[in-house]
Amino acid sequence: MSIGLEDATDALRTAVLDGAFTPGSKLREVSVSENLGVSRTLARLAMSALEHEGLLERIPNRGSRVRSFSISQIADAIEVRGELEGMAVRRAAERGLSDNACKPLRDLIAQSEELLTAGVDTEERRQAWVDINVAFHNGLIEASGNWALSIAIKQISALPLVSSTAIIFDRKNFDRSQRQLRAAHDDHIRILNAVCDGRGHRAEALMREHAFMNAQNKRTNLSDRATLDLVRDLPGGKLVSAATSQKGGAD
Amino acid sequence: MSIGLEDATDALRTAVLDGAFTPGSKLREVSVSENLGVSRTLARLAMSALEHEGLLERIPNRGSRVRSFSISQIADAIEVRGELEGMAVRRAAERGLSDNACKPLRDLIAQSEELLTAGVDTEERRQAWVDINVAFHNGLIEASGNWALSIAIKQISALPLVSSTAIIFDRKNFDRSQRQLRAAHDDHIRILNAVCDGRGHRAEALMREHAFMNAQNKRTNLSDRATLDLVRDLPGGKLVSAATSQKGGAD
DNA sequence: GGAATCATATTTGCATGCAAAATGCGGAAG
DNA sequence: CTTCCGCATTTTGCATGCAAATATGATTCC
Repeated sequence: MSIGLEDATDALRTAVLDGAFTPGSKLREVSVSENLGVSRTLARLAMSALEHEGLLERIPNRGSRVRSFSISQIADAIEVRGELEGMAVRRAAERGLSDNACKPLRDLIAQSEELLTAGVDTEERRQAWVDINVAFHNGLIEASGNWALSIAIKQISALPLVSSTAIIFDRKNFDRSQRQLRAAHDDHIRILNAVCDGRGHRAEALMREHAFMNAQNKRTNLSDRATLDLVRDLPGGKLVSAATSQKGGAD
Repeated sequence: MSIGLEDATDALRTAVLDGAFTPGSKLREVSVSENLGVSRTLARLAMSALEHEGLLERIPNRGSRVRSFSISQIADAIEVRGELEGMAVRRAAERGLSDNACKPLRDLIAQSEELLTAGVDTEERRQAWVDINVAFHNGLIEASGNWALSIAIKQISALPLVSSTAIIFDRKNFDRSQRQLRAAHDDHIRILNAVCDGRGHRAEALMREHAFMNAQNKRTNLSDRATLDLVRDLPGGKLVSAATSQKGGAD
């Protein structure tokens, strides 16, 4: 059972996003290929893919290295995401969503409501929350009916911490986390209502604010960085052991 | 003098954008490598790059083929570009541009004014117009000071006909073309004034309208498609002769 | 003692080779 | 005459190999 390009790319991306490499460290293709268990060609292709996604930067004749992002760059990117998602809900509201189209989104709201009252305090529930969050945002984006918009959002969301689903759960500040989740949930309710009522401008403004608060929360939670763990879209077991060969390691 | 990955990618991109392949046609890596004069590995890397740019689509185990875009997809993408560039000028105005920062943009306006009064009727002048247009838009984007924004705009503008600089000059409708150029130029003037006056909302609205008209003009000009030629950011001589080996050929 | 230089060792960049999957064609069966 | 199956060819996907470019380290010259 050999792994293909997709798997190699996913594994490398997961490793990079999980901080297996210290930002700025060079990625030698031999060590990458060994840690992934593939040939150098495949490792190079995977690195090339991540380079296009913006996670790695390539230095001519010097290979590629892990790109590091400043807080302000991340904030910039989240603001752009907010603008784009705001456009998406505006367009969705302007198109007019049928009741049939609104139904599944309302169901997602109900599901997260349940989760929230029960308390998002286990790994399963956190994962469920993330999944619902992804589905809700994607549903709204699809509802815009604008193909290029979903592409652009996908691109910008590939950057670390930018995705709306790159939610930070802080175990040491459980109450604060729950408050943030609750606030985000309330945002979702209002956004969906605005969209289904055809109120594009209101939906857009709410979505921008939603993204703004998302950025703010991340900034806050990142300030006591040592005590939290990052949960991302696709955690799971296909973590590569590249970290052992490099110095870094996740915090 | 062997060519590297960058050159190969540029050549292939130019070929694709110039319509050397009929939309939907498969790109066999052997023929690409032969036409580019490089190895299959390099051809594959170039194809991979263009795939990430959205110009090619990859079919699992079937290689990649030229992606075809519908008019509405292009229009969607241009609208997204307008939204992003609108955000850029809004941000630029909100930050407040110094007179020093406004000066080079005003100079570009003056240059295009000159060109316009002289008449954009030669290849050199058309190229000059395109260059000035590029510089103006890029200048505004840079002025926003938002890193992620320029990335997102660059990405979306890589799609065919989406870039603000993918200007269509129609020789058979010279007067119409000139009117369009004049209108775009007037837009630029008003946008820059709004930005330099710190009127973010006005600048944003103007930029969105600018993009909207750009899309509209492209649609109009494309309707009598047989009689026009497309001028792009980087024409010039590094056109690859891949068209001969494939069926298509530019129209 | 410090700096420049040259030789060595890595590392990248690209080309070629080989195996697996897919396509197309031909023939046989219904 | 149509349809289905199997073989040959084509094409992709991946691994390995070789040459150029760059970092490294020792040596010599100032």
